Amino acid sequence: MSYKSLPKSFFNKSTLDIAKGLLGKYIIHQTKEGLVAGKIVETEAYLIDDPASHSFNGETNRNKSMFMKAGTSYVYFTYGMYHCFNVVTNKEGVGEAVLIRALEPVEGLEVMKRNRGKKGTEFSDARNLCSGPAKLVIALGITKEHDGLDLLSDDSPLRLAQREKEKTGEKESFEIVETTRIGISKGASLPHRFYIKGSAFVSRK
DNA sequence: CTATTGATTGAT
DNA sequence: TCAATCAATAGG
Repeated sequence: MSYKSLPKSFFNKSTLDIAKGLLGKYIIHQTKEGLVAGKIVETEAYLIDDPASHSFNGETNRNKSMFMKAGTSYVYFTYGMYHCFNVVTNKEGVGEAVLIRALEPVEGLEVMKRNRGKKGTEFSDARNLCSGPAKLVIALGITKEHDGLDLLSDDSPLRLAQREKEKTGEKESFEIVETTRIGISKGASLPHRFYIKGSAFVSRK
């Protein structure tokens, strides 16, 4: 299967549109264990004037990569034990990003299962492998070291891509569900969560 | 300095 | 329903 890094021009639109546009795209991680990849099936947008966004109260050491150029990764530590992965959007200096909430595993399933598996038990259901923001980070082997990376560079071990066939006109079509975000108290009514309708791999319907 | 709150998950 | 477990923040 062939993948092509997303072009810079992909980010030449609003964060909300990028959150929708990322559905159906791929996250590829070249690890020592081999290639691991998944199709994005669920996202959430966090805007600069959004009280639920980490960037709402300005730049800190934790969220500084959110203020970098579009296409940069923002990996943050939360709840004392988990990491979540975001794709930074908007201009440098403007803290907006899209949280990747769920993936459909497509390559390196064995590596993912090993990363996620509790010792002894085997992962029988691929649907639960990447069905949550912290789950997919663990499955793909993403760590704090991947914060602030350029996800558009072919040289990066972690990148955003699309299938080669999309370039030749062939398109996968799906409907997008727009709804409210999960796990927040402020800004809870904003319809900034998006997922592929009918996908069995989203975190929650 | 202490107390509280999370863009979560898995176990009870 | 709740514990695990820590960075950021609000309050003394």
